[in-house]
Parts: sequence; structure tokens; C-alpha cells
Amino acid sequence: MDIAEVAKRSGVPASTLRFYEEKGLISSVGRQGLRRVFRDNILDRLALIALGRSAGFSLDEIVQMLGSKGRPNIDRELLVSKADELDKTIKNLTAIRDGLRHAAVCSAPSHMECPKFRRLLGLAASGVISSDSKGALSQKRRGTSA
Amino acid sequence: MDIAEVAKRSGVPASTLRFYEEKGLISSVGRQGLRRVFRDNILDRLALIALGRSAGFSLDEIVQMLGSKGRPNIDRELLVSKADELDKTIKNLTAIRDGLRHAAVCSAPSHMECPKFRRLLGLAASGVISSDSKGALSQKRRGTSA
DNA sequence: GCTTGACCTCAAGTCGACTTTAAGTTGTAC
DNA sequence: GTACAACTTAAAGTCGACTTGAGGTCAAGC
Repeated sequence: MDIAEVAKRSGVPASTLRFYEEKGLISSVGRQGLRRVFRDNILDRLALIALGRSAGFSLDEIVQMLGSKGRPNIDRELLVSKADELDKTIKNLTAIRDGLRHAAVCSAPSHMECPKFRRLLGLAASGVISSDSKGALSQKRRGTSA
Repeated sequence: MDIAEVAKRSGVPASTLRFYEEKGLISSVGRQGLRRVFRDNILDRLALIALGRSAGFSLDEIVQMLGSKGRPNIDRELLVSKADELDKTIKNLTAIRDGLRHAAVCSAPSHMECPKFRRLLGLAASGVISSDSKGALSQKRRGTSA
């Protein structure tokens, strides 16, 4: 497969594939002339990378876990700790979602007067809801999801 | 209150407060000499901003919603749509969390052989799990949360 | 045999939310 | 009255994950 084929099949832009190769996340089997040639299993590897990204791993962490070769040891402890992290994030987001939903129907004259809203506010202010759960949704362009 | 006091009480660095003022997110009542003077309700406003950030609003969106003055109209429709967005994100993250947790205990020789894992992989690859749910956790330094 | 288009490289640019730095001003304690 | 810590500004830098752009190469079709 050449890079265009991989891009088409995986949905990952060619520029990103080159970038990933440079980072050591993927590798081509060789070249035909100048052009990279990829094996079929590149698609699995890209899926793995996508999964890691969705789970909140950085590209560097993913390089660590996947190693430069084959399909090697994914550290189980790390997996668990990421899952725990996700749990926290999910709880925070759930609280916020409920608060938002309530605020949307709340009849208090101003949100500031609503006890539920103020409680949520307190959470946000105190950092219980780490402002790091922020990126959680970040709708950019390219919304493949919706 | 001077900027240092606000920083101490809110946990928001002075540099960020200046940045927020520049963006129109907050405002000072005036100056004593060069120095900004803030009212007490700045703390509520900062909490509101923190909440918005955790809910995934961008600073620009927050400016929109809070207006430059007082505590005005928070668009209820927008709130609902953000809540819906959060729902999707939560679902995605939950699926990933479960997959991660399973992978951590899965006895398949390689994760690639595990059907559950491959199913998760399929989700990630197909973009069902938008790679935009990625930022969801992004542990930076300053982890106030843990 | 020459144009064309898909690939290539390397460097620089982008985006959002801040932080850092350099250089300047000032209220206050001595 | 002067030193100094704490404030001020404007501009530039940071971070991660890519994207874009300029300029180059090459296989294939006419």
C-alpha cells in the first residue's frame, strides 16, 4: 500500500502518517523509489494509536507502549491507572452535565440564586472539577463523530 | 482586593487574571495608581469561568455567555446542547474505560487476539470514538484534582 | 522526451490558553 | 528620601499534534 491508500483506508491524512512515522509511531516496510510502502497491518496499528489517543494517552506515551516494533507489551498497570483517571473524568463530566441541564431549566431568577447551580460553581472553583477535564469536548472542525 | 489577593483566594495566577481581563472575561473596578482593584464578586465570576472551562466552553464562548457586565443571560439552548455533547463524550469515555480495564486483565496471548479489544479498536478506528474526546484527561502538571 | 501529478523533505506556521521575560512604575517601610 | 517588593505593560515563548508551504523527485501516459 502506498501512503494515499493508507490515508484513504484509515482516514488519517498523509501528512499525519508522515508525522507519525517521524515520531516512530509507525513505519513503512520500505520504499518504491521515493514512495513509502506500508503493510496491511498498519491499519491495526493506526487503530491502536487512535484508541490510545481517545483514552487520553499522548503520542509519546503511545510510542512507549507500542514500542517501535510489532505488537508488544502494553503495560497493564498503566492501563488500569488510565482507566481510573477516566473514571474521575467521567464523574466530573457527569456532574457538570447534570448541572448544565439543570441550569437550562432552572426557574431561579438568576443562576446565581439557584442552590444547585451554586454548588456546582463551588465544585468548579475549588478545583474538584479539575480544569484539566476541560479539553474533554473541544469541538474543533473535522467533527467525524457527530 | 488587589490582584495578589484575588490570585490567592481564587487560585488563579495573577498572569491569568490579567490575561482574562484583556480578553474581557473579567474587569477591575479601577486602579490605585497602576494597580488593579477588584470587587469581591470577582470570585464568583472566576468560579463561573472555571465551570465553563470544565464544561468544555472556550474562553471566547464564555465571553459571549457572560457578557462583559453583570450576570446576564446564559443561553439555555446552548447549555442543553453542551450537555448533550457531554453525554456523547461520557459514553465514549465509558466505552474506552471499560475496554482499557478489560485489556488490563484479559488473558488473550496478545491484545490483538482478544475480541473485546478488537471491537474497541474498531470503534476507535471508525471514529465513533472521535479522537476529539482525546483531551479529556490530559494530565498536565499542576494536578489540583488528584 | 516531456509534462503531469502524486509523492517526497524540511522548515515554518497554527490553535488555544496561558506563562515568561524584559523593562518600567509605585506604594510603603525604613 | 530612598530602597525594594509588588505591581504594571507589551511582546514573545510554550506545549502538543498536526498542517501548510516551498521547492524537489520520479513513474507513467501522451
